[in-house]
Amino acid sequence: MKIKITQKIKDIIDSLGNKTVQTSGLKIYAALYLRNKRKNTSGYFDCPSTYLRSINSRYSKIINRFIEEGIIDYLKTLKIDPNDIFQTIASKKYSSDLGYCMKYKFLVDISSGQEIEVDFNSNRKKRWYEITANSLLELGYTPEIKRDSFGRRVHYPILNNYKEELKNKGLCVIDSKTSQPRLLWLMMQKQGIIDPAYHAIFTDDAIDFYEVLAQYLNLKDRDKAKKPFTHWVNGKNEIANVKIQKLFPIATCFIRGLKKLYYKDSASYLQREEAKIWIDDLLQNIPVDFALPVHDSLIIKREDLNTVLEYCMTKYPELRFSKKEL
DNA sequence: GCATCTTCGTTAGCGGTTGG
DNA sequence: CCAACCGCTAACGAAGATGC
Repeated sequence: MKIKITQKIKDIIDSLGNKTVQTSGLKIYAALYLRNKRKNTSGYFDCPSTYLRSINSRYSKIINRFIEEGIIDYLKTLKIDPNDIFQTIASKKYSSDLGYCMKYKFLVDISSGQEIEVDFNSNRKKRWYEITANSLLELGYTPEIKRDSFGRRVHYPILNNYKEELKNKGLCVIDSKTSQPRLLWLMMQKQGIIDPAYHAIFTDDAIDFYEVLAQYLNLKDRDKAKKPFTHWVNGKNEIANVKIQKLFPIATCFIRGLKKLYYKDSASYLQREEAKIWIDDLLQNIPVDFALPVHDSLIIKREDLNTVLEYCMTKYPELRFSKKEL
């Protein structure tokens, strides 16, 4: 990401601490710089703490320094001083209840200065990465591992043909049955939204979602029902899914709400939820040393099968896992 | 003289908690 | 929902030690 930085701000960042802290400082400045493009007429721009925190968990020290140095300021609201009711004090203006976050404003001109490139990605190696890399190496593949920004999924060269590549190597797959449809159901459950037909499928473990959908849509087999589902959830074309909409009217409304809420990111929402479970939790904390992630499943060694299956089931009792040999 | 390894103090990131 | 703080620990960076 290209940004501009004045010498004064660069000096402040350089004085924050060692090289690590300086890099973090630059990232936080870059985040503010980019947010500034959305400023209102008074110069204030929204900047939620969760966003800054996701960039650097110790952002507050950096922000405070910028404030001390007179680079930025935050939007204030006046309140009655509890110690002296005739006085007012300024406090940060944000409200979780009313749904508005912190607003900051630049007090100095940031339109000029040196143009630099800031990389928001941290190159900190996480355990999920190490396990994937080591597992690939053990199998004799180069660990070219990437994570996409759309659904935060993990990619590596043999991902698309692992079924052929890893055949008869003593490996197993643990996967989540009807992962995305189930996640959608769980999300609705959480918010207390019940679509009778949709709900009935997931409250009975004997019923398979794709099986039901395939029958209803007169499709050959359950695999053929996966496309209509993703179209229904992610697609823009409403007409193509009229039949599903009729079958699950309340769920359809819920999805429409999601699309409105997350704009163009709605399509990636379920993928991200999946990645959170499979990569950032299950793989990150897996009790074995060998594992490869495949979106909504994990490839593991046959001898680890029971350990990992037990681990997944205790961690996510609300999901349904299945196993098969490669 | 340069590259790599090891050591050690520091930091990031997480979860928990409090408070607005 | 958001801010701030605390404690914990794996992971990191800096710098010294070692190898070639």
